[in-house]
Amino acid sequence: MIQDLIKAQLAYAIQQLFGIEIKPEAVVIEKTAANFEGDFTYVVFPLLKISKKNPEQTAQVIGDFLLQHFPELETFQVVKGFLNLSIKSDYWLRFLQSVGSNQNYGMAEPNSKEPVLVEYSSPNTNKPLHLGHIRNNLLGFAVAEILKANGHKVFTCNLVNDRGIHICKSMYAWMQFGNGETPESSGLKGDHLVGKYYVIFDKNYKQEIKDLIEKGLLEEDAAKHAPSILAAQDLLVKWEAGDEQTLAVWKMMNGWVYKGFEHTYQKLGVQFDQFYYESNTYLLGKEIVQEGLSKGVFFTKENGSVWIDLNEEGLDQKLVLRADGTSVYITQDLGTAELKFQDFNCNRSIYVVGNEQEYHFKVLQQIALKLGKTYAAGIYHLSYGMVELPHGKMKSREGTVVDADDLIAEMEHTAKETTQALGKMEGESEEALIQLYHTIGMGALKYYLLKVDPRKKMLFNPEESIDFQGNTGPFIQYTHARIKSILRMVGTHDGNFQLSNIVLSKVEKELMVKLYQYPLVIAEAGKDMSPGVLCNYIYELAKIFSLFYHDHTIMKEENADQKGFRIAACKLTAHVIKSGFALLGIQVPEKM
RNA sequence: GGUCUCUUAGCUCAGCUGGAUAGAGCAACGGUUUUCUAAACCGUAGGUCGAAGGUUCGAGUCCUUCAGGGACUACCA
Repeated sequence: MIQDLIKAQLAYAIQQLFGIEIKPEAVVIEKTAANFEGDFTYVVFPLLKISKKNPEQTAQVIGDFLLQHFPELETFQVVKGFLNLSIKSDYWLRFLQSVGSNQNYGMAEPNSKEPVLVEYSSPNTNKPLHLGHIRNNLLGFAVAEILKANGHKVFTCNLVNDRGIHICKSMYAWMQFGNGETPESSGLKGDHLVGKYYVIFDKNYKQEIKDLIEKGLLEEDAAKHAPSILAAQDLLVKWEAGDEQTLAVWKMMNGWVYKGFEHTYQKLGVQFDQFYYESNTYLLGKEIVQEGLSKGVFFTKENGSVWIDLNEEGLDQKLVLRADGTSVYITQDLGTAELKFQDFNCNRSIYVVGNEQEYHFKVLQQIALKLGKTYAAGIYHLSYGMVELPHGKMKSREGTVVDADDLIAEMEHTAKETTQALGKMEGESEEALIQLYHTIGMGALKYYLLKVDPRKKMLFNPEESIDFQGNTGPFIQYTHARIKSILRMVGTHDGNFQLSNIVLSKVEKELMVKLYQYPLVIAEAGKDMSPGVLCNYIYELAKIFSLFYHDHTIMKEENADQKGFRIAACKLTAHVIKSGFALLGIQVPEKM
């Protein structure tokens, strides 16, 4: 890396000139701001006390010294306390040649780092997926891919929340009002059908509460005694008792949902190494509770409920087992954590879960630490912000959601309309076109959701459609398609060139520097677990390329070496776009 | 009440461990194509970075206080 060379040279210069030992790693350099001449900048202000000179003089002396000892340095400029260094064009050209046709450019050695388990998606089985789930799925998938690119062995899993009162609500409503309706008879996708009864339940339940309040009950009591909630609770008891009829309905309705989810997952392009079902894991946590009691980490209250005191850690007392001996959410998660560790033997486990669960995961980690679990320190909650609508949070029960399937269909439709309006794809097969609309529509959606910092909440306005122009997935896909178009015309030209015959323009040099940064960006995205970092980078790359494309001819360039260089630059740009987008789960078309 | 978090252009967002004149896109206005894909490129306009203090040679970035949004603080999952 050139950065390391520069740091070493700077450290050497400072030691020689001012007699102060500095470790090269401790030297801070940064990219030169766009409006100044140069590639890298060293800020000399911190050095003034030891240099005993003013900022300009200090920078000047260091620059002069570097020019004599650092062969890669072309020139330097001093602006106030900033030393701007320009690297020789040859360096960038040799870089381009050295990458050549390396298909793994930017990727770390596979499986060279510790294994990581990424849990994401984690849906409830009582309703279809919505925009919030899409963000979760895309984030989980992208983070897993980025970690792979950083050399980790990565496993992915999906913990399906398939039991509990919410499913019983859908089940009860279906049993009451469904008349045996099935996905086949209704033509509805399975998860949507079940979701429909979840909404029906809620409507009915609210009406019952209203009626009871009119009869003189307090709201709180009405909510507890409404017939439908009692019936749903009764179903849950039956389910836990293993009642055959209840289990049969449960299995049937969950089956519908899974089939629906499978379709949506396939559209989203996500997949998992392992599925876990809470109906299988919810009992496991109870063993951990016993373990915690025997180790004295947990304590029992008079009514028999089991708790942990986390006041010292700045948290409250937390329930881990109910008085009736049934498990709660945290109990299950403790069990699942143990099971995941047994299955994958991973000490690092990432949970892609919304930020509303931050407290929960703090508690989970603290309990695991107190129990002395080896995997405790590696529990990491990748907490992402909610997707909000202009009027606030999405609520499935109230029907104020942006449905995943609807949105995907809408994106594909917009892609189709836009493509047809531009009329560049005439003569393509119907099959290829459908694939293209999917690629572009999903490219727009995925990029839109992934470009913002995962930790921040984001706003989605259904009234405004997701753009296809500017800082968007389709713009980047389009850039790729344009490059491919050139490369098709270039034919077999291999992009070879001699260094000596080439003069790099400003844009060309910028393009080289940008391409050079790809491995660093992958490392940074991995460290921060932020696909947004990668999105920004690829956008900037596409933007620089577009300018380069606009300003320079490739086919008609007469200087053979210059032409060869440009072809090589095109090839590498196309490769980085494709490779980077693949990490985000976004495909790029050859033509569009 | 307590804990956490957010606030940057009309809108949606970048801004790396503090560094130079705070950047994109969309929307608005204007320009660029007989020449490699105009889903592009260029330009104009738009900001006292929520407010006030502080630390520093230097603060959108760090600290304190305040204001406003949001989340969590269930024997729901």
